[in-house]
Amino acid sequence: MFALVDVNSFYASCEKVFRPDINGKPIIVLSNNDGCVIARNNEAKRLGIKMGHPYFKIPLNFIKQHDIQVFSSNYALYADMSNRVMETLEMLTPRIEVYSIDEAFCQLPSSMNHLPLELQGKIIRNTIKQYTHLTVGVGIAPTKTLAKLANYAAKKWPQTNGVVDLSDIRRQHKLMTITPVSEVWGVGKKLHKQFNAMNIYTAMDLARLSPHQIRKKFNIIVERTVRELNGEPCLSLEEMIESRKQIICSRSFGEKVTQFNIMREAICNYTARAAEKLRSDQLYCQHITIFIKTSPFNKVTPYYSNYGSEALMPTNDTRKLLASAQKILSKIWLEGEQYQKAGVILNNFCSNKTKQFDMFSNYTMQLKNEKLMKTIDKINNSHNCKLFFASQGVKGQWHMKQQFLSPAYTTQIKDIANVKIT
DNA sequence: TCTGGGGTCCTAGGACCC
DNA sequence: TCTGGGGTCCTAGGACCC
Repeated sequence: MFALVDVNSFYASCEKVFRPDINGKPIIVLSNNDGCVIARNNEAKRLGIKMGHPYFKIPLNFIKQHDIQVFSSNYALYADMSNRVMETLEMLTPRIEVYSIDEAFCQLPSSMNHLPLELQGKIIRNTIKQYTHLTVGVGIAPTKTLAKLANYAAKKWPQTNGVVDLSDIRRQHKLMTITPVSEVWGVGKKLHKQFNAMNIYTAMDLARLSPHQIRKKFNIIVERTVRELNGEPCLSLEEMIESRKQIICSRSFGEKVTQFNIMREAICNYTARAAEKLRSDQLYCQHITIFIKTSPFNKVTPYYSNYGSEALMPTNDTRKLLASAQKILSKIWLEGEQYQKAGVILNNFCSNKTKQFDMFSNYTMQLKNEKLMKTIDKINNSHNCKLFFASQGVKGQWHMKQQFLSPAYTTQIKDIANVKIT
């Protein structure tokens, strides 16, 4: 059996943990650059605020009238709260796969074998509530796809008290019959449309199809989904954290960028950040891509988007990546555009063990360079003063908007909440 | 005025190998 | 007249996820 544990309205709930004064009020969390709504608590959902809705389209008087609490996303806080949830799960269950920032697949412990599955779910739910003040939903089923469905049911129907045991095949069928196919894990916008055209409306309709025919018409992913809905496990618990395959660092700008020098600073900052991530994972990359784009929503000027990439000798040296990034940028830059977003992608990774050295460069020099990067990282990780490269600039005119940022309650000493005892 | 960021997997097509 | 077969690796693009 798989148990899928997922925190309810994760970002919005994290904000609430340290703000008991906003209990019962609608809460929304905005994406980077305060662009879209990416999390809402139930009170905000009830007001009809949709996921992904642009923040500027919500009238100010509507926000005031309902006393909506607005937050910029605070990833330092969410990442730390996520760790607390995962640590609690690790303590409770023998095997866990951290699937995203707010959810994990778990194997239920044999020590709880004698208890009904639903009760096991309740124990997990109550313990996490006690340890982190966050409320989770628990879905239990023989496959991951069904566990996801059970979790959906646990959230959708309050009378389940946040735990659904879907081990029984009749219950599986009953739930699938009343669940829209678009709620199935792996069914996105495009598939939903195609399914509807084939008269597939519920999860049950999808489950009834033959996997072979589905494979022919779609692909192996959809085939697996169909098999999993029928209780045949195709996806296993992946406990090992695989090393990642790409690093993306990109941002929308607070204000449109029109000058090459400002764009160059932004790109250099993203590149430096990506290089830091690369080194912290002890990886080397052999490919770099830079992209820039104007706003796709601007109806007046035509949309411009371009990218360029370059193959590299394996490297994680910020200076080499900065040089490539700037070279590519000057090739794809088009003067006169109002740029809204830019980013850097690193991929084609290899490890220190399989890395190919550059035949034409000096080996001892390379070792020296590695040492230099290590030293820079060490200083930046342990001191308040930051070392950075000149090309990153100092003005930061390209910075994103974060108007409603909450304190880093759990990761900054200066931000720790004060408690008054009266 | 204003519309997120960071990932994975699969497939097709091209270059290349023997 | 007639021009193979079986692979791998890489990249780009499209779908999906949270």
